[in-house]
Amino acid sequence: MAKIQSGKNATKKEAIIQKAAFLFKIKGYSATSMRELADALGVEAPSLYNYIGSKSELLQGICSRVMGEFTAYLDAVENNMESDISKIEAILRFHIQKMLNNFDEVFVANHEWKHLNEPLLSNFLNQRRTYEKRLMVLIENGIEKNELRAINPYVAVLTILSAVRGLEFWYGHKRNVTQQELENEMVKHLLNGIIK
Amino acid sequence: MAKIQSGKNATKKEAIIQKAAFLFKIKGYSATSMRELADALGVEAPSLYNYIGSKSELLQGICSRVMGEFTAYLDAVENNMESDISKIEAILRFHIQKMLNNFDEVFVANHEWKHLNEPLLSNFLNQRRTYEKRLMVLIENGIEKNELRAINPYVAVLTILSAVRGLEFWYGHKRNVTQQELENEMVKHLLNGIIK
DNA sequence: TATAAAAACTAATAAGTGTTAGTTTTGCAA
DNA sequence: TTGCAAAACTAACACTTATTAGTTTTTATA
Repeated sequence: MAKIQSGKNATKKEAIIQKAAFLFKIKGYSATSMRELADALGVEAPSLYNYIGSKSELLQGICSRVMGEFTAYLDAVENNMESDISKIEAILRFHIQKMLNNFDEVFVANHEWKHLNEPLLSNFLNQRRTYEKRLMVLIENGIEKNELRAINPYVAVLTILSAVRGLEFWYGHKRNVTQQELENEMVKHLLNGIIK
Repeated sequence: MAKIQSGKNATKKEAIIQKAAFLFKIKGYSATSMRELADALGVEAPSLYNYIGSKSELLQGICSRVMGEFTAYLDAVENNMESDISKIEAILRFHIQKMLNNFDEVFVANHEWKHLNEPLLSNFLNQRRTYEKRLMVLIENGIEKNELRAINPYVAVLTILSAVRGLEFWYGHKRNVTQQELENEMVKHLLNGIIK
């Protein structure tokens, strides 16, 4: 009957992943059925299996891609920027932008990772912990160089990452603030809190 | 066979709610079955229905209780404290403490509210929006009285609430920071970012 | 136009879902 | 010890779940 429309997406598999991210965001992974996903794509559920291996593979794809993008950016920043403060600011801005421009996928990676199967679950958590540690090192260096207040690096990383994650609330009821304003305000609030 | 142990909880219904909050936190609402919940209480699933009306009633109970506690505290603070900054600090500390002392329930209210049925879903979201607005008023007043920087009140509220919510990560791998230290550090980071 | 592959379909399976009905067991009060 | 209510049980229902097998339709190429 209907055909899966890939639209601007390169492949049909990609179209399925995008729609899955959208539904997982709204209903959650467990509460989203393959029939619903197929329905949203104008197709019967078994047809999906011509493109994907399983439901959990969809979640895996989303989570590992998001994680990969953040890690890649951190690699780039660590190698190509000078001061620690500017590194932290760049990463903070990247997080905000990712959150607002790839909302569905980032949201799913943030909220639904617990439904990953082992060993991918452990893998995901390990990568996240490693990422946090690398951010902590940046904060520690900033303190050593006397550019930052003598704060607890872990608490600072936690506070910053969590505040960014909270943008999911903003995303819903876009207020009288532009994305650019929001980004600047947030950077100010979070950096003023730690810069000396 | 086994009897539902109410333990330190007043009623058996309360014991069921507590265990439900624990499981909903770990597995999510949709992925938690009544059979699993019963199992965790050492009982068969149908026995639960001697105490509760339905699975969704459990979620409702958790969400509305948490919401009620936060609202009640805000009422008290608004009526009994002087400066806006001290009001904001008190609320911030209350959030942190609630998060750490009633972790399961707060976590569930934060994450699983989307599975509430109408009209309770709308109700919950309305209450949350109202709560946010009341916090924004505190920030606005602080700015007017020249105690706070000229920030966007909505962004500030968003940043603060989200940062607190992020304590769910801390809760897992308790580091070499005491709860009191954490609270103080976080208050410092978030208030220094906005105080003039 | 014939052919082969891609991509959709229908039907079915085995397992799991919340919940109800009806029954048995338990524990306390008379 | 009897009687009664509270609280557990077993069995079952009506649905939904992800997924597979097998078949038909569509599409593009030769």
